[in-house]
Amino acid sequence: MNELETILKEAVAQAYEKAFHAVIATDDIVIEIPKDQSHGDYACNIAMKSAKALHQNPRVIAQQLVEALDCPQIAHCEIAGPGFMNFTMNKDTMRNVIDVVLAAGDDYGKNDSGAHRKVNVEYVSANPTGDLHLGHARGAAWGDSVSRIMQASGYDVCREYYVNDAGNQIHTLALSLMARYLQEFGIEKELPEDGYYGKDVINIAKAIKEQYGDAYVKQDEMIAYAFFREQGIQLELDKLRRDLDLFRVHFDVWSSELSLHESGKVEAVLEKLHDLGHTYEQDGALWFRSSAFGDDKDRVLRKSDGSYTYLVPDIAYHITKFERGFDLLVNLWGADHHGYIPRMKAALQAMGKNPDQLEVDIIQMVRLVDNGEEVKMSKRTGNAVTLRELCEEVGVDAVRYFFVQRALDTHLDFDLTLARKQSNDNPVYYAQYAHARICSILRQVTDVKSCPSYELLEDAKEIQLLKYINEFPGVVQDAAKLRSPNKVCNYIQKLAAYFHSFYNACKVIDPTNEELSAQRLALLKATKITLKNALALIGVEATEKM
RNA sequence: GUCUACGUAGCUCAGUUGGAUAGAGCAUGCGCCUUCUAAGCGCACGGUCGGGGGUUCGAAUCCCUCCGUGGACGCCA
Repeated sequence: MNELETILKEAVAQAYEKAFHAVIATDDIVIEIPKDQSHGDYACNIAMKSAKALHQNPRVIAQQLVEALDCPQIAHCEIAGPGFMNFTMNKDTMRNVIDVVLAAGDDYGKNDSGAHRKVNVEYVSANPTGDLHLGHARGAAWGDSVSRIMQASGYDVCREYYVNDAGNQIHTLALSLMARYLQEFGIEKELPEDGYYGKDVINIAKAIKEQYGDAYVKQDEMIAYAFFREQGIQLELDKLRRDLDLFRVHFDVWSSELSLHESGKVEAVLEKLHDLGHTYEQDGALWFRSSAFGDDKDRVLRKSDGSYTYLVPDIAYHITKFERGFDLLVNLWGADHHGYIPRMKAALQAMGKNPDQLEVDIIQMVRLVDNGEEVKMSKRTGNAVTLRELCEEVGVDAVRYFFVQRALDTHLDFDLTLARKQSNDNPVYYAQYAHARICSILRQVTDVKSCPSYELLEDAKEIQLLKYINEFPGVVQDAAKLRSPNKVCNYIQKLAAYFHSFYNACKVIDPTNEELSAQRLALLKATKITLKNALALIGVEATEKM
């Protein structure tokens, strides 16, 4: 919501009270920009909404509201269609946005709708057993953008990565790494059946060979295993951090599963669930009565061989998040984990926490498409396309933009053929080009200042651009609330389109009209600031030259 | 089979507390550079919003049902 919409809402609310002697909440009043420009600058549908309650024809209600309306920013108001009120604003009011943007600069778009609520956003959290693939890339781009947007909206955001450094998969990693290491010395050694066949494990084996030579070829197997286990985690994590860094994704907290075991927090969960009477023994295993908390069946906590299922440390982990005092926990999970939500919430509730504080956003699958055909990725052959390769091939900006422009719940096809082209088919170039074009014009002048008046900005394209710049803070707020960075992408595309359209219609620097030039330059700078701030929210560079 | 998402133009997709004639990009066709970046702009073409029923002043949006697609249904993580 921007300033003008707030003003309009309040004006409508006052008119409503005056005309009908009834109070209406400003939150119930919807102000929107009509698709059709001939319907004015803003429209309100409150007359139709309240037709039932007031037992009157919507057009009659609208008429009474218009008569009661008292707002200096409104030039005039028309009643249209079934009962819409179409507002046309004073042009000077609309033009004010230029000075607002120039004064705010990098802060334009920021808002305090988050009210300093403490939010934990956990994303990626890929096991340190391989390279990041397309699904992780989508999660990384999305989670990072959501964090940026929420931060800009006044939330207190903590970005977190949960490292599964304790489960079976780490055992398998150690064995895989050991085998690759021995292979480096020409020793025939099979990887385990479900081993990790990726290039990354081979590279790590090489690095270990580089540093330690053949010291672990004839080493005692137990000692060697411990060594490869520890080194594997460390080197895999180092690589993950480097790749994410390249992708402009950074975390505030890296949580370790192993440390939860070592500190006794995992054990404590089991004890507490037992003490509360939410567990029972059956077939030699210990079960959690999760069906009592909305799950469709009960879950095993401790297997008959005495080891824990993944659920136990996961509960312990989420409890630590509660202990750290977050108001909201946001998790980004792959679609293959969506069935896991009810049992996690059940566990939190059983542990005495409010499960509604946990909100899980599901990332739909990404398919890799090349030459019109799906590329099947095989864990066995390790042929999956990695995040790093993707960034090197098409650039970080394009990859980030690609993953964030679509809603999270759509199945996404990543078209490699298209991405490889590195051409203007990619929407990110369209927005970056707009920014570069603006920079090119601004380079021709020494300084752009706020103007005493913007009355010469009268072209329809200028007004359209102005109006849309004015929308930005509302878009950011909306994107934060719905955790939908794609809304920002849509905004960027439209803002760029309005700019390009304006550019073609109006010559910015007009030597014959200094005053008009100054006003247009100010509009241009406001556009540049808005565009740059919007791109920053999704971690994309605002290019100065192309 | 059960659960859970999704289905909008030839293709990829916007469209959120239900609003006015359903929108972009790509592709196709036609225009626009002696003028600030043509990676651009303008115009045209393109639709049973998966099918059917319901709710109401009004439905792509909400409800039911059917069809199709993905995913999940483990003492794996």
